[in-house]
Amino acid sequence: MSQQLQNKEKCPRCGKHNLVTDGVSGEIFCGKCGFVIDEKISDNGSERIFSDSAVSKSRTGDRTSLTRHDNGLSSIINPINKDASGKPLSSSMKSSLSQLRKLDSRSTTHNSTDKNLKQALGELLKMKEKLSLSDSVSEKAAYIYRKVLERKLVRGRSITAMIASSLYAACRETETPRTLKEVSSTINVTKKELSGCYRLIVKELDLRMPIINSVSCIAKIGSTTKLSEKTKRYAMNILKQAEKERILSGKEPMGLAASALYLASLVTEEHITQKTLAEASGVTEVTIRNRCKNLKKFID
DNA sequence: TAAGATAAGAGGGACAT
DNA sequence: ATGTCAGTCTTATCTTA
Repeated sequence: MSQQLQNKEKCPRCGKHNLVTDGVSGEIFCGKCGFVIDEKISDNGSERIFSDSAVSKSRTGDRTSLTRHDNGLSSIINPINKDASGKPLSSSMKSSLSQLRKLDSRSTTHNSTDKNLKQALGELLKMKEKLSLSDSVSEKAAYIYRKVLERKLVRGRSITAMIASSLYAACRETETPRTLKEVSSTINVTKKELSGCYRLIVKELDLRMPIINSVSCIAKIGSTTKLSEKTKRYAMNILKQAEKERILSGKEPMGLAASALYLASLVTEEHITQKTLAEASGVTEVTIRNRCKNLKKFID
């Protein structure tokens, strides 16, 4: 894996045509004097930002990401015992290099916090896929989890539950409609554990969560049940009116949205059962009925 | 068969002790 | 820290149209 690619350009320090790219770390350096020209080349093409400036070429590495345990910025000490020109190292050099590697790995991945982070972020990516969430949500989740680690809140709790709660918190913060139930069942963490950790995170990090918008819930349920635009719009009107009367607080947004859709479907004569809506929204039929009682007076 | 009613039980927030 | 209380939601079962 450590093949070293010849590079045609000149070294800016010694002027020799001896530049090499390290296959492992991606660094470009001079094979004669060891001067490092550029680090972390992701591809050799130029990254054109302005269409009219053909002259300016920029080379960048991967963008940094909070979902990488080292933010994607670590450097690697090449594990192959060859020098820059490909010759084997002397034995004294070999032993001091191996000491350096040991120190390096201790300082980077082997302390417990970092190990924890690495594992958690691995799980985060899997969860993100399962719940089909966007990058921005998982970035936010990673940010929250780093804070959680800083505050040492994971002590005595499962990493999976904590990272799942961070993800749920990120959903709430970005107003991405995912219920506690959905998250807990797809990830195999009990609802109790998940909500406990979630509350802890919100409290300790002093997060201000936006009240989850029942209108976005309407959009979600409406699309899974394939209801007409007309019905959805009607349901939104019902909720808007109910909001003015302040009877919405403390009620589950999903339940409210489902009930509003049910009432709206009665008006538009688009027949949908409570059962279907209950399944799509993740609340029970009984809850829908109870919410209906409150919302009924808002049908004109 | 869908919808409504009722009861028992769980879990969490507010508040007092 | 622990207990109580009102309010919410769920599950289960029965009735009604």
